[in-house]
Amino acid sequence: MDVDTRLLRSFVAVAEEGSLTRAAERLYVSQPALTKQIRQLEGRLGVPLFTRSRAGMALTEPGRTLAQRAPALLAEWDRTLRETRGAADRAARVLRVGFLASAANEATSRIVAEFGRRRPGWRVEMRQAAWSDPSAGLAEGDVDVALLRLPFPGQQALRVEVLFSEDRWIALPAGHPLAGRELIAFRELWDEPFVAAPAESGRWREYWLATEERQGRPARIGAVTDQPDDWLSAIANGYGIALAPASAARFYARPGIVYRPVSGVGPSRVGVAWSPADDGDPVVREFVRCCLELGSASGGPTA
Amino acid sequence: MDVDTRLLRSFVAVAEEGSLTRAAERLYVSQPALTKQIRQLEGRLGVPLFTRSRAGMALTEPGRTLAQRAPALLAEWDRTLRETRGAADRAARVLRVGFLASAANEATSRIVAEFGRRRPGWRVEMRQAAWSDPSAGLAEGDVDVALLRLPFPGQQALRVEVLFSEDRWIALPAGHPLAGRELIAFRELWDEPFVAAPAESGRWREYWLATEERQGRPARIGAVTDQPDDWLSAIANGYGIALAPASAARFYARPGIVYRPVSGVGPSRVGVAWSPADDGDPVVREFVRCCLELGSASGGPTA
DNA sequence: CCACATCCATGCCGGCAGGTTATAGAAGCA
DNA sequence: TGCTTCTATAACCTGCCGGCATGGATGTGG
Repeated sequence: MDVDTRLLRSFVAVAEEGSLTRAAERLYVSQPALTKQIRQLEGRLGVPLFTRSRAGMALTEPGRTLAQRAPALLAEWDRTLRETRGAADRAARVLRVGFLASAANEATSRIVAEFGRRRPGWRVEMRQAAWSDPSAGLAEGDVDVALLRLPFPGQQALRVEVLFSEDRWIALPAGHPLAGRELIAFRELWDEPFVAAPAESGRWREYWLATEERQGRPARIGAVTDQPDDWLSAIANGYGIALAPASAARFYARPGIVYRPVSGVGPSRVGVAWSPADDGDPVVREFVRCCLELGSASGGPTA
Repeated sequence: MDVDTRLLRSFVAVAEEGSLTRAAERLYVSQPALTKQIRQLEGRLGVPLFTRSRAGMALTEPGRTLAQRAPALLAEWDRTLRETRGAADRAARVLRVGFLASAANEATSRIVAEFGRRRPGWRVEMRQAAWSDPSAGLAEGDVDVALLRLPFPGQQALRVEVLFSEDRWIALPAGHPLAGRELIAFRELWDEPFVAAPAESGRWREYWLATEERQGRPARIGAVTDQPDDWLSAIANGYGIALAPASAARFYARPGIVYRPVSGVGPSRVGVAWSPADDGDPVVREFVRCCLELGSASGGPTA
């Protein structure tokens, strides 16, 4: 008996939501389509999985059995998929490098160039990650190496080398009262609304809200964004302000936004990370070596 | 990324056969259909899985990765499917009973009737199994209890109670030289071609070929059959002869076939079996109790 | 008591995926 | 050269699947 994993995912969604309608919008399909999918699954298995009622969809006994095992099956499939794709990239001599925003700043291109020199025949595939995953795809196995900002959740399970540090500045809308000041004390910003990363990014989000430097006062969230472009728009539109690496002033300059130095918050560290499983991979090691040689102490614009 | 398990099964078949053409006939689809399936799988994953050549299909490196994990995934899915269906039957108060050929002979109907009396609301679903699975679906989890012939492969992993024993006779085509004899010594039959069960049935097949009673002389196989009907036809058509329980003379009487007592082979034992996992299941225990009370020492027609 | 909101189910239609047969193309082999 | 044995392609057809609009059941509030 065969099933599309899609049906299983739909089933899990309906089981979790307890409602076709809600599950349908979560899955971005119409409710009738989901109705059909679930009925088809039940038909294929020859088993009633839900009892329908005005209140929604409740799992039957066999439904619970399936709901218990399906998530593990799907996770196992996703894992297999990642490994297969990883094997394909390795076979094609492609090194997948995840990065966030400006990666290792000006050093990035030098690192990639040097790697290309040392490993002819290999190609670097740079993949920009959204802020909802501060490990830049490394935790999920989507990339082999990542250039990212420390600290980030899941860091302990990975190998990390620090490349350089840079001060954190504040990004303000041009019309902001403090936009003209040369240096701003962070405590003056405690009550400002901030543009934050999505909640999934956990510790990383907290770091960029500088929760530790607020002495317990909660941060106000004015907007949530997942990528630099939305972030810039949110700030320019006045939804909030945000801490940013000093280099953002170079990489993300934009009319309507000014960057100013801030006192009272620690610096941001940029690191290179990889999976312990790849400790023995000579290509990964080579890339890391390039990072350490060309990225260390060279985060600034001048060298 | 979603996939139909069907595609995975096709992939595994092609990987194992090393050829689209051969895999296609094994899967009972046309070769172009398989071609499309594999190409679709490759397209979906974005990964080349095979290298094509005149000699056939050879796995690529990522193909090997997938081929390594896919079988376990499919097995896990099949397992989930069985458990879900099992839960459905239990919820619907259906006891699934597997059996082979004549099950426990005349006792069968008494057992089922008594169980129905003791467990009103429950229904017994009798499932006849093919000889390729002498555990009658129990090993695969397709049934809750099984009435079968001992010994069978996988027996050690299950709970088994013996119900009764009966002599083994020989089934001969009516025109056979020995068809008129009252009693036949098994050694006279050593060189006859036998109608055997499929090879998958292992030890069970050997038992019905009476390998142990042949003193090392190999059995000649005249035909292989998977179910009583084919078996009867094969014997009637003269492809071979076969040992059978004495009760077959009652249950499988047919023009053109005669059953005769044989000396020099041990009897056949009929047993009831269930999974150790169901040791605590009161319904299964009840059914087994019915078997023991109504099946023991009552295999014959008169008692 | 009626109108409304909230679920899930159904009917209809359009698009496409997947199967079959027939055939082409490449490559070893006698 | 002709035959065999692979896989790929073409043409066709069926049936599934998704979306929209709507229906039916059921609880809720004015």
